[in-house]
Amino acid sequence: MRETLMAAARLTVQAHGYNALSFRELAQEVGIKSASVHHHFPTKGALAAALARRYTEDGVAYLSDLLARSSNPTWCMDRYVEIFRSALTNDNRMCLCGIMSAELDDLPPEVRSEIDAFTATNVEWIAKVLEFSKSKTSAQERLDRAIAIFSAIEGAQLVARGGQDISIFDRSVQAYRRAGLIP
Amino acid sequence: MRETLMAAARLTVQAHGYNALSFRELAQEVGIKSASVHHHFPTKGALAAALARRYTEDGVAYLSDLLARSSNPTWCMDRYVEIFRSALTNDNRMCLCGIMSAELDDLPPEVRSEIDAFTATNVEWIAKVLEFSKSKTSAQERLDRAIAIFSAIEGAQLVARGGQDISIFDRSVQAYRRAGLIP
DNA sequence: ACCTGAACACCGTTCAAGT
DNA sequence: ACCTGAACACCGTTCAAGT
Repeated sequence: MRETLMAAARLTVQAHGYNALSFRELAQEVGIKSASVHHHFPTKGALAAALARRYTEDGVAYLSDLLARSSNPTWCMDRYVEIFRSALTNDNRMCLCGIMSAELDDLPPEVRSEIDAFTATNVEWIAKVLEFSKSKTSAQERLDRAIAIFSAIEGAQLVARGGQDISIFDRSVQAYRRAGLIP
Repeated sequence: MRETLMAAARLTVQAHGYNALSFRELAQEVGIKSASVHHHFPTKGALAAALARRYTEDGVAYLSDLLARSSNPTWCMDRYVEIFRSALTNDNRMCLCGIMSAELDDLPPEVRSEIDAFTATNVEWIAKVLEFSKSKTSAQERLDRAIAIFSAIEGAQLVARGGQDISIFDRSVQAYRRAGLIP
């Protein structure tokens, strides 16, 4: 039941955000009453924090696997970009942590710290990919560029979603590449 | 009263988003009852659409003035970036249309079209700035790069807000510049 | 024209009560 | 352990009623 609730809630948050997540609707989806949801997750914040933690764990597992398979930065970044693109093709959804970043002021502290953890793991992974490139760069330069790449991809997803036009995402990423921001 | 309501509502939406905007709180802020707000704006969607339209109009006026004053692309983009940065320094707020893009599925159609209009005017302005640069590029190339710049800046704002750390914004923009994405 | 109280169906949360 | 109905203070919206 806990897993069923998380699966349904994740889809809702990626599509509508934290504020639009309703315990009543969620309960109806999985066939229990809203008061019963609180038995599995004491508050809405606890549920959202659990979602974000799982989201990060799943992401880290997938990304680690990519690193183990290849040390080609372009190939790695292609796979990375594809993760964000597939959220859009899946009913115009967004990165769970991206959409919740926009709602930051409505999030309990435990959710905010999960967002920070998600960002940190993504940036670290991108920085590792940048290490594959030949050019000599300092660790700080790689981290700065990694956070810029992460921000740029999140932004392309946000704007493409706002316009309900995936070509905005594709053209943005292509321009990032052409400028040399993304390997 | 209409202007008072819009001013208060804009600050709330830039800080908390569309879903968190409450007619009851808004009414209390300006000293009337929530039912009375509906006299000025029939629905929450109508209020949000009016906010977005005004936001775009104000933005266009400011950006046109910049173009009239200088044809230096770096100077123009510095001023442009500063607009997004100042939202963050103003109580960690976001671009009105950026935050609402994340809530897209909860927005009535009239708000969505205002978001599209905002994005279009911003992209057109950036494309004009790119024309100032010496390099020979086609109109399509400039538009693609303009949308990438817009997406990248929105993304830097989103991620910096999520981490409540303006240095994320600054480091991202600096990396965009270093890569040659932004003039 | 502008405002209001009351009602409607929603929301997250709490709690005593059931199995 | 897991679920429930009922209550609480919220929400946007509607409407008849006031000035």
